[in-house]
Amino acid sequence: MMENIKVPKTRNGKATFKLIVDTTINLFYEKGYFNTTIADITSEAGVAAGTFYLYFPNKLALYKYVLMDFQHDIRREIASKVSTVEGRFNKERVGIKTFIKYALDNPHSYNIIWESLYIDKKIFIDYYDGFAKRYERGLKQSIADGEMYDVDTELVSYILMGITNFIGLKVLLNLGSNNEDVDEVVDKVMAILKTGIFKD
Amino acid sequence: MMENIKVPKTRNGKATFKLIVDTTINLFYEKGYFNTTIADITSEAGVAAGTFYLYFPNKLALYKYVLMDFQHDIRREIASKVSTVEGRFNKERVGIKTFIKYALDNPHSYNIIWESLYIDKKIFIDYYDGFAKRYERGLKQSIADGEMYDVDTELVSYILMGITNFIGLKVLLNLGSNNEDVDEVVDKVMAILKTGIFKD
DNA sequence: TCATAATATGAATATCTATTCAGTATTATA
DNA sequence: TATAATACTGAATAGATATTCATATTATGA
Repeated sequence: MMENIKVPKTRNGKATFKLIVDTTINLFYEKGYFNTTIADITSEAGVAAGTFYLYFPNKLALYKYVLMDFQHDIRREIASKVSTVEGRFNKERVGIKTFIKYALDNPHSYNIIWESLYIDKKIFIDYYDGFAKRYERGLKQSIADGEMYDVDTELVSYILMGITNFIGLKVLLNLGSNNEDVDEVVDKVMAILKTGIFKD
Repeated sequence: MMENIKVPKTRNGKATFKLIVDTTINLFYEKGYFNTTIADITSEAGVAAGTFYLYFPNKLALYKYVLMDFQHDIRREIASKVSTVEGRFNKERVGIKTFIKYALDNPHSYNIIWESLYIDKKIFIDYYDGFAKRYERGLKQSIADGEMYDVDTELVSYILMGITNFIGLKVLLNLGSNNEDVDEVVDKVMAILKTGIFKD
Protein backbone atom coordinates (compact mmCIF):
# COMPACT_ATOMS: atom_id res chain seq x y z
CA MET A 1 0.00 0.00 0.00
CA MET A 2 1.04 3.58 -0.61
CA GLU A 3 3.57 1.89 -2.89
CA ASN A 4 6.93 3.57 -2.64
CA ILE A 5 5.72 7.11 -2.65
CA LYS A 6 8.02 9.53 -0.90
CA VAL A 7 6.02 12.00 1.14
CA PRO A 8 7.32 15.57 1.31
CA LYS A 9 8.58 16.87 4.63
CA THR A 10 8.45 20.64 4.31
CA ARG A 11 5.65 23.06 3.51
CA ASN A 12 7.10 23.67 0.05
CA GLY A 13 7.40 19.99 -0.68
CA LYS A 14 3.82 19.36 0.37
CA ALA A 15 2.61 22.12 -1.94
CA THR A 16 4.51 20.67 -4.89
CA PHE A 17 3.23 17.18 -4.11
CA LYS A 18 -0.36 18.42 -4.02
CA LEU A 19 0.16 20.40 -7.20
CA ILE A 20 1.34 17.30 -9.00
CA VAL A 21 -1.58 15.23 -7.71
CA ASP A 22 -4.22 17.83 -8.57
CA THR A 23 -2.78 18.41 -12.02
CA THR A 24 -2.73 14.67 -12.59
CA ILE A 25 -6.37 14.22 -11.62
CA ASN A 26 -7.37 16.79 -14.20
CA LEU A 27 -5.22 15.25 -16.89
CA PHE A 28 -6.36 11.69 -16.15
CA TYR A 29 -9.92 12.90 -16.44
CA GLU A 30 -9.41 14.88 -19.62
CA LYS A 31 -7.10 12.56 -21.51
CA GLY A 32 -7.21 9.28 -19.61
CA TYR A 33 -4.41 7.48 -17.84
CA PHE A 34 -2.64 6.13 -20.88
CA ASN A 35 -2.75 9.31 -22.90
CA THR A 36 -1.25 11.28 -20.07
CA THR A 37 2.55 11.37 -20.07
CA ILE A 38 4.85 12.29 -17.23
CA ALA A 39 5.92 15.22 -19.38
CA ASP A 40 2.28 16.34 -19.61
CA ILE A 41 1.98 16.25 -15.85
CA THR A 42 5.17 18.10 -15.07
CA SER A 43 4.81 20.73 -17.74
CA GLU A 44 1.18 21.36 -16.80
CA ALA A 45 2.13 21.58 -13.14
CA GLY A 46 5.04 23.82 -14.02
CA VAL A 47 7.74 21.68 -12.44
CA ALA A 48 10.76 19.96 -13.89
CA ALA A 49 10.60 16.37 -15.08
CA GLY A 50 12.91 15.25 -12.31
CA THR A 51 10.63 16.67 -9.64
CA PHE A 52 8.05 14.04 -10.42
CA TYR A 53 10.48 11.28 -9.52
CA LEU A 54 11.23 12.94 -6.23
CA TYR A 55 7.84 11.75 -5.01
CA PHE A 56 6.59 9.01 -7.30
CA PRO A 57 8.51 6.06 -8.75
CA ASN A 58 6.21 5.97 -11.80
CA LYS A 59 2.79 6.81 -13.17
CA LEU A 60 1.10 3.69 -11.81
CA ALA A 61 2.06 4.51 -8.23
CA LEU A 62 0.58 7.95 -8.69
CA TYR A 63 -2.59 6.45 -10.13
CA LYS A 64 -2.99 4.15 -7.16
CA TYR A 65 -2.49 7.05 -4.81
CA VAL A 66 -5.19 9.09 -6.56
CA LEU A 67 -7.56 6.12 -6.56
CA MET A 68 -7.19 5.50 -2.83
CA ASP A 69 -7.90 9.15 -2.24
CA PHE A 70 -11.16 8.98 -4.16
CA GLN A 71 -12.15 5.72 -2.51
CA HIS A 72 -11.75 7.17 0.96
CA ASP A 73 -13.50 10.34 -0.04
CA ILE A 74 -16.55 8.69 -1.55
CA ARG A 75 -16.97 6.19 1.24
CA ARG A 76 -16.56 8.81 3.91
CA GLU A 77 -19.01 11.10 2.17
CA ILE A 78 -21.69 8.44 1.73
CA ALA A 79 -21.23 6.99 5.22
CA SER A 80 -21.45 10.41 6.77
CA LYS A 81 -24.58 11.46 4.91
CA VAL A 82 -26.30 8.09 5.35
CA SER A 83 -25.62 7.92 9.07
CA THR A 84 -27.80 10.94 9.79
CA VAL A 85 -31.01 9.42 8.42
CA GLU A 86 -33.29 6.70 9.76
CA GLY A 87 -34.62 3.68 7.92
CA ARG A 88 -33.21 1.75 5.02
CA PHE A 89 -35.41 3.41 2.43
CA ASN A 90 -34.18 6.84 3.42
CA LYS A 91 -30.63 5.63 3.81
CA GLU A 92 -30.76 4.15 0.33
CA ARG A 93 -32.25 7.33 -1.03
CA VAL A 94 -29.55 9.45 0.55
CA GLY A 95 -26.84 6.99 -0.50
CA ILE A 96 -27.83 7.07 -4.15
CA LYS A 97 -28.29 10.82 -4.12
CA THR A 98 -24.93 11.35 -2.44
CA PHE A 99 -23.19 9.15 -4.96
CA ILE A 100 -24.68 11.00 -7.90
CA LYS A 101 -24.00 14.38 -6.34
CA TYR A 102 -20.45 13.30 -5.67
CA ALA A 103 -20.06 12.23 -9.28
CA LEU A 104 -21.36 15.59 -10.44
CA ASP A 105 -19.05 17.51 -8.12
CA ASN A 106 -16.07 15.27 -8.89
CA PRO A 107 -16.65 14.05 -12.41
CA HIS A 108 -13.04 12.95 -12.40
CA SER A 109 -13.54 10.24 -9.82
CA TYR A 110 -16.00 8.16 -11.79
CA ASN A 111 -13.79 7.94 -14.85
CA ILE A 112 -10.62 7.37 -12.96
CA ILE A 113 -12.00 4.61 -10.76
CA TRP A 114 -13.53 2.71 -13.61
CA GLU A 115 -10.38 2.97 -15.67
CA SER A 116 -8.69 0.67 -13.16
CA LEU A 117 -10.28 -2.19 -15.10
CA TYR A 118 -7.78 -1.46 -17.85
CA ILE A 119 -4.84 -0.56 -15.67
CA ASP A 120 -4.89 -3.31 -13.08
CA LYS A 121 -7.86 -5.67 -12.94
CA LYS A 122 -7.09 -6.55 -9.35
CA ILE A 123 -7.62 -2.96 -8.25
CA PHE A 124 -10.96 -2.90 -10.00
CA ILE A 125 -12.16 -6.13 -8.45
CA ASP A 126 -11.05 -5.09 -4.97
CA TYR A 127 -12.81 -1.80 -5.36
CA TYR A 128 -16.23 -3.05 -6.40
CA ASP A 129 -16.16 -6.19 -4.32
CA GLY A 130 -15.27 -4.12 -1.28
CA PHE A 131 -18.03 -1.69 -2.01
CA ALA A 132 -20.54 -4.53 -2.42
CA LYS A 133 -19.56 -6.12 0.88
CA ARG A 134 -20.08 -2.87 2.73
CA TYR A 135 -23.41 -2.48 1.03
CA GLU A 136 -24.52 -5.94 2.07
CA ARG A 137 -24.13 -5.17 5.76
CA GLY A 138 -26.69 -2.40 5.57
CA LEU A 139 -29.07 -4.49 3.51
CA LYS A 140 -28.90 -7.41 5.95
CA GLN A 141 -29.72 -5.07 8.77
CA SER A 142 -32.72 -3.72 6.89
CA ILE A 143 -34.03 -7.21 6.28
CA ALA A 144 -33.60 -8.03 9.96
CA ASP A 145 -35.49 -4.85 10.77
CA GLY A 146 -38.33 -5.94 8.52
CA GLU A 147 -37.96 -2.97 6.19
CA MET A 148 -36.93 -4.98 3.22
CA TYR A 149 -37.99 -8.26 1.67
CA ASP A 150 -35.72 -11.22 2.25
CA VAL A 151 -33.72 -10.65 -0.93
CA ASP A 152 -30.33 -12.00 -1.99
CA THR A 153 -28.26 -9.21 -0.46
CA GLU A 154 -25.23 -9.83 -2.59
CA LEU A 155 -27.24 -9.65 -5.76
CA VAL A 156 -29.14 -6.59 -4.61
CA SER A 157 -25.94 -4.77 -3.71
CA TYR A 158 -24.78 -5.25 -7.31
CA ILE A 159 -28.16 -4.20 -8.62
CA LEU A 160 -28.01 -1.02 -6.58
CA MET A 161 -24.43 -0.30 -7.62
CA GLY A 162 -25.43 -0.86 -11.23
CA ILE A 163 -28.38 1.49 -10.99
CA THR A 164 -26.43 4.17 -9.18
CA ASN A 165 -23.47 3.97 -11.52
CA PHE A 166 -25.53 4.14 -14.68
CA ILE A 167 -27.79 6.89 -13.45
CA GLY A 168 -24.68 8.76 -12.35
CA LEU A 169 -23.20 8.20 -15.77
CA LYS A 170 -26.34 9.44 -17.45
CA VAL A 171 -26.45 12.60 -15.40
CA LEU A 172 -22.72 13.11 -15.69
CA LEU A 173 -22.44 12.74 -19.44
CA ASN A 174 -25.83 14.38 -19.79
CA LEU A 175 -27.10 11.45 -21.78
CA GLY A 176 -30.66 11.58 -22.96
CA SER A 177 -32.68 14.32 -21.33
CA ASN A 178 -34.39 14.81 -17.97
CA ASN A 179 -31.24 15.40 -15.98
CA GLU A 180 -32.45 18.69 -14.54
CA ASP A 181 -32.95 17.93 -10.91
CA VAL A 182 -31.00 15.23 -9.13
CA ASP A 183 -33.59 15.03 -6.35
CA GLU A 184 -36.30 14.32 -8.85
CA VAL A 185 -34.24 11.64 -10.56
CA VAL A 186 -33.48 9.99 -7.25
CA ASP A 187 -37.13 10.08 -6.21
CA LYS A 188 -38.12 8.30 -9.39
CA VAL A 189 -35.48 5.66 -8.81
CA MET A 190 -36.70 5.11 -5.27
CA ALA A 191 -40.29 4.80 -6.42
CA ILE A 192 -39.23 2.05 -8.80
CA LEU A 193 -37.27 0.30 -6.07
CA LYS A 194 -40.36 0.43 -3.91
CA THR A 195 -43.01 -0.87 -6.26
CA GLY A 196 -41.14 -2.45 -9.12
CA ILE A 197 -41.91 -1.64 -12.73
CA PHE A 198 -44.32 -4.39 -13.73
CA LYS A 199 -48.04 -4.34 -13.09
CA ASP A 200 -50.14 -7.29 -11.92
CA MET B 1 -17.99 4.70 -40.80
CA MET B 2 -15.74 1.73 -41.54
CA GLU B 3 -13.04 4.41 -41.42
CA ASN B 4 -10.49 3.79 -44.11
CA ILE B 5 -10.20 0.09 -43.71
CA LYS B 6 -9.20 -1.75 -46.84
CA VAL B 7 -11.12 -4.94 -47.19
CA PRO B 8 -9.31 -7.93 -48.66
CA LYS B 9 -10.41 -9.24 -52.03
CA THR B 10 -9.16 -12.78 -52.14
CA ARG B 11 -9.69 -15.79 -49.92
CA ASN B 12 -6.13 -15.49 -48.59
CA GLY B 13 -6.54 -11.85 -47.84
CA LYS B 14 -9.77 -12.44 -46.02
CA ALA B 15 -8.14 -15.11 -43.89
CA THR B 16 -5.29 -12.78 -42.93
CA PHE B 17 -7.72 -9.99 -42.14
CA LYS B 18 -9.74 -12.25 -39.89
CA LEU B 19 -6.60 -13.55 -38.24
CA ILE B 20 -5.54 -10.02 -37.39
CA VAL B 21 -8.98 -9.12 -36.03
CA ASP B 22 -9.31 -12.26 -33.91
CA THR B 23 -5.81 -11.92 -32.52
CA THR B 24 -6.52 -8.30 -31.70
CA ILE B 25 -9.72 -9.11 -29.82
CA ASN B 26 -7.80 -11.50 -27.61
CA LEU B 27 -5.00 -9.02 -26.99
CA PHE B 28 -7.34 -6.11 -26.28
CA TYR B 29 -9.11 -8.30 -23.76
CA GLU B 30 -5.97 -9.59 -22.09
CA LYS B 31 -3.87 -6.45 -22.07
CA GLY B 32 -6.24 -3.65 -22.93
CA TYR B 33 -6.16 -1.34 -25.93
CA PHE B 34 -3.32 0.87 -24.82
CA ASN B 35 -1.02 -1.90 -23.70
CA THR B 36 -1.41 -3.67 -27.01
CA THR B 37 1.09 -2.59 -29.66
CA ILE B 38 0.91 -3.15 -33.39
CA ALA B 39 4.00 -5.29 -32.97
CA ASP B 40 2.13 -7.42 -30.40
CA ILE B 41 -0.69 -7.93 -32.84
CA THR B 42 1.42 -8.79 -35.86
CA SER B 43 3.83 -11.05 -34.05
CA GLU B 44 1.02 -12.87 -32.25
CA ALA B 45 -0.83 -13.26 -35.54
CA GLY B 46 2.36 -14.38 -37.23
CA VAL B 47 2.36 -11.77 -39.95
CA ALA B 48 4.81 -9.02 -40.83
CA ALA B 49 4.42 -5.55 -39.42
CA GLY B 50 3.65 -4.14 -42.82
CA THR B 51 0.76 -6.53 -43.31
CA PHE B 52 -1.21 -4.71 -40.64
CA TYR B 53 -1.09 -1.49 -42.63
CA LEU B 54 -2.36 -3.29 -45.68
CA TYR B 55 -5.79 -3.35 -44.05
CA PHE B 56 -5.85 -0.82 -41.23
CA PRO B 57 -4.47 2.73 -41.18
CA ASN B 58 -3.87 2.51 -37.41
CA LYS B 59 -4.90 0.87 -34.15
CA LEU B 60 -7.90 3.11 -33.56
CA ALA B 61 -9.51 2.17 -36.87
CA LEU B 62 -9.11 -1.48 -35.95
CA TYR B 63 -10.64 -0.82 -32.53
CA LYS B 64 -13.67 0.83 -34.08
CA TYR B 65 -14.07 -2.06 -36.45
CA VAL B 66 -14.01 -4.56 -33.59
CA LEU B 67 -16.47 -2.48 -31.59
CA MET B 68 -18.98 -2.27 -34.43
CA ASP B 69 -18.74 -6.00 -34.80
CA PHE B 70 -19.65 -6.55 -31.17
CA GLN B 71 -22.40 -3.99 -31.27
CA HIS B 72 -24.09 -5.67 -34.22
CA ASP B 73 -23.62 -9.07 -32.67
CA ILE B 74 -25.10 -8.21 -29.30
CA ARG B 75 -28.04 -6.31 -30.70
CA ARG B 76 -28.83 -9.01 -33.19
CA GLU B 77 -28.57 -11.69 -30.54
CA ILE B 78 -30.84 -9.89 -28.07
CA ALA B 79 -33.36 -8.80 -30.71
CA SER B 80 -33.57 -12.31 -32.08
CA LYS B 81 -34.08 -13.97 -28.71
CA VAL B 82 -36.49 -11.34 -27.45
CA SER B 83 -38.66 -11.42 -30.56
CA THR B 84 -39.73 -15.01 -29.92
CA VAL B 85 -41.36 -14.34 -26.55
CA GLU B 86 -44.60 -12.59 -25.63
CA GLY B 87 -45.09 -9.86 -23.03
CA ARG B 88 -42.71 -7.26 -21.68
CA PHE B 89 -41.92 -9.17 -18.52
CA ASN B 90 -40.77 -12.17 -20.48
CA LYS B 91 -39.03 -10.05 -23.07
CA GLU B 92 -37.14 -8.28 -20.31
CA ARG B 93 -36.25 -11.55 -18.69
CA VAL B 94 -34.94 -12.98 -21.94
CA GLY B 95 -33.13 -9.72 -22.76
CA ILE B 96 -31.26 -9.64 -19.47
CA LYS B 97 -30.47 -13.32 -19.64
CA THR B 98 -29.26 -13.07 -23.20
CA PHE B 99 -26.99 -10.16 -22.36
CA ILE B 100 -25.41 -11.99 -19.44
CA LYS B 101 -25.06 -15.19 -21.44
CA TYR B 102 -23.47 -13.19 -24.23
CA ALA B 103 -21.03 -11.62 -21.79
CA LEU B 104 -20.12 -15.06 -20.47
CA ASP B 105 -19.63 -16.47 -23.96
CA ASN B 106 -17.76 -13.36 -25.18
CA PRO B 107 -16.06 -11.96 -22.11
CA HIS B 108 -13.98 -9.84 -24.45
CA SER B 109 -16.89 -7.77 -25.65
CA TYR B 110 -17.79 -6.26 -22.31
CA ASN B 111 -14.29 -5.00 -21.61
CA ILE B 112 -13.65 -3.76 -25.09
CA ILE B 113 -16.91 -1.84 -25.37
CA TRP B 114 -16.52 -0.11 -22.03
CA GLU B 115 -12.94 0.83 -22.77
CA SER B 116 -14.26 3.19 -25.45
CA LEU B 117 -14.81 5.67 -22.63
CA TYR B 118 -11.04 6.08 -22.49
CA ILE B 119 -10.34 5.82 -26.17
CA ASP B 120 -12.98 8.09 -27.65
CA LYS B 121 -15.75 9.40 -25.41
CA LYS B 122 -17.97 10.02 -28.42
CA ILE B 123 -17.99 6.33 -29.27
CA PHE B 124 -18.97 5.50 -25.72
CA ILE B 125 -21.80 7.99 -25.63
CA ASP B 126 -23.14 6.90 -29.00
CA TYR B 127 -23.06 3.31 -27.90
CA TYR B 128 -24.99 3.63 -24.64
CA ASP B 129 -27.30 6.37 -25.81
CA GLY B 130 -28.18 4.31 -28.84
CA PHE B 131 -28.79 1.27 -26.71
CA ALA B 132 -31.00 3.29 -24.36
CA LYS B 133 -33.08 4.69 -27.19
CA ARG B 134 -33.76 1.21 -28.55
CA TYR B 135 -34.68 0.07 -25.08
CA GLU B 136 -37.14 2.90 -24.65
CA ARG B 137 -39.19 1.85 -27.64
CA GLY B 138 -39.96 -1.50 -26.06
CA LEU B 139 -40.72 0.05 -22.71
CA LYS B 140 -43.14 2.57 -24.21
CA GLN B 141 -44.96 -0.23 -25.97
CA SER B 142 -45.28 -2.14 -22.70
CA ILE B 143 -46.73 0.86 -20.96
CA ALA B 144 -49.21 1.32 -23.78
CA ASP B 145 -50.13 -2.34 -23.44
CA GLY B 146 -50.77 -1.83 -19.73
CA GLU B 147 -48.09 -4.29 -18.65
CA MET B 148 -45.89 -1.71 -17.02
CA TYR B 149 -46.46 1.29 -14.79
CA ASP B 150 -46.21 4.68 -16.42
CA VAL B 151 -42.53 5.10 -15.60
CA ASP B 152 -39.94 7.48 -17.02
CA THR B 153 -38.82 5.25 -19.86
CA GLU B 154 -35.52 6.98 -20.37
CA LEU B 155 -34.61 6.59 -16.73
CA VAL B 156 -35.79 3.00 -16.62
CA SER B 157 -33.75 2.11 -19.68
CA TYR B 158 -30.63 3.32 -17.87
CA ILE B 159 -31.67 1.51 -14.71
CA LEU B 160 -32.06 -1.71 -16.64
CA MET B 161 -28.77 -1.23 -18.47
CA GLY B 162 -27.10 -0.56 -15.12
CA ILE B 163 -28.53 -3.68 -13.54
CA THR B 164 -27.70 -5.86 -16.51
CA ASN B 165 -24.18 -4.52 -16.86
CA PHE B 166 -23.32 -4.91 -13.20
CA ILE B 167 -24.87 -8.33 -12.85
CA GLY B 168 -23.00 -9.32 -16.00
CA LEU B 169 -19.83 -7.95 -14.50
CA LYS B 170 -20.41 -9.85 -11.28
CA VAL B 171 -20.98 -13.12 -13.05
CA LEU B 172 -18.14 -12.48 -15.49
CA LEU B 173 -15.48 -11.60 -12.94
CA ASN B 174 -17.01 -14.11 -10.57
CA LEU B 175 -17.34 -11.43 -7.92
CA GLY B 176 -18.91 -12.45 -4.64
CA SER B 177 -20.54 -15.85 -4.73
CA ASN B 178 -23.86 -17.23 -6.02
CA ASN B 179 -22.96 -17.11 -9.68
CA GLU B 180 -23.82 -20.75 -10.25
CA ASP B 181 -26.86 -20.61 -12.43
CA VAL B 182 -27.57 -17.69 -14.74
CA ASP B 183 -31.25 -18.59 -14.91
CA GLU B 184 -31.56 -18.40 -11.17
CA VAL B 185 -29.79 -15.06 -11.03
CA VAL B 186 -32.04 -13.65 -13.73
CA ASP B 187 -35.16 -14.94 -11.96
CA LYS B 188 -34.14 -13.14 -8.79
CA VAL B 189 -33.55 -9.94 -10.70
CA MET B 190 -36.96 -10.20 -12.32
CA ALA B 191 -38.64 -10.81 -8.99
CA ILE B 192 -37.10 -7.59 -7.71
CA LEU B 193 -38.19 -5.70 -10.80
CA LYS B 194 -41.70 -7.00 -10.22
CA THR B 195 -42.22 -6.24 -6.55
CA GLY B 196 -39.45 -3.84 -5.61
CA ILE B 197 -37.25 -4.41 -2.60
CA PHE B 198 -38.92 -2.37 0.12
CA LYS B 199 -41.83 -3.57 2.23
CA ASP B 200 -44.89 -1.52 3.13
C1' DT C 1 24.67 32.47 10.86
C1' DC C 2 25.83 28.27 9.08
C1' DA C 3 25.59 23.30 8.17
C1' DT C 4 22.76 20.14 6.27
C1' DA C 5 18.73 17.95 4.73
C1' DA C 6 15.19 18.66 1.54
C1' DT C 7 13.75 20.37 -3.00
C1' DA C 8 14.21 21.41 -7.60
C1' DT C 9 16.30 21.57 -12.23
C1' DG C 10 16.53 20.03 -17.19
C1' DA C 11 19.71 18.19 -20.52
C1' DA C 12 21.16 13.58 -21.74
C1' DT C 13 20.21 8.70 -22.43
C1' DA C 14 18.05 4.56 -23.53
C1' DT C 15 14.09 2.31 -24.94
C1' DC C 16 10.03 1.61 -27.24
C1' DT C 17 6.65 2.13 -31.09
C1' DA C 18 4.34 3.44 -35.23
C1' DT C 19 4.81 3.72 -39.82
C1' DT C 20 6.93 3.50 -44.41
C1' DC C 21 8.54 1.43 -48.55
C1' DA C 22 11.29 -1.00 -51.86
C1' DG C 23 11.36 -5.41 -52.97
C1' DT C 24 9.30 -10.33 -53.19
C1' DA C 25 5.72 -13.79 -53.52
C1' DT C 26 1.30 -15.47 -54.66
C1' DT C 27 -2.99 -15.71 -57.11
C1' DA C 28 -6.42 -14.81 -60.62
C1' DT C 29 -7.56 -14.33 -65.26
C1' DA C 30 -7.27 -13.39 -70.11
C1' DT D 1 1.34 -19.24 -69.43
C1' DA D 2 1.99 -14.23 -69.36
C1' DT D 3 0.84 -10.44 -66.72
C1' DA D 4 -1.67 -7.70 -63.79
C1' DA D 5 -3.62 -7.44 -59.32
C1' DT D 6 -3.26 -8.59 -54.81
C1' DA D 7 -0.90 -9.90 -50.74
C1' DC D 8 3.16 -10.03 -47.90
C1' DT D 9 7.82 -9.04 -45.98
C1' DG D 10 10.93 -6.91 -42.55
C1' DA D 11 14.70 -3.69 -42.17
C1' DA D 12 15.03 1.23 -41.69
C1' DT D 13 13.38 5.65 -39.96
C1' DA D 14 11.48 9.07 -37.16
C1' DG D 15 9.37 10.41 -33.16
C1' DA D 16 7.85 9.90 -28.48
C1' DT D 17 8.58 8.85 -23.62
C1' DA D 18 10.40 7.32 -19.16
C1' DT D 19 14.01 7.81 -16.27
C1' DT D 20 18.54 9.30 -14.47
C1' DC D 21 21.82 12.32 -12.44
C1' DA D 22 25.11 16.01 -11.76
C1' DT D 23 24.25 20.38 -10.32
C1' DA D 24 21.78 24.24 -8.13
C1' DT D 25 18.61 26.33 -4.89
C1' DT D 26 15.97 26.72 -0.68
C1' DA D 27 14.49 25.99 4.12
C1' DT D 28 15.33 24.88 8.87
C1' DG D 29 16.92 24.33 13.43
C1' DA D 30 20.96 24.41 16.40
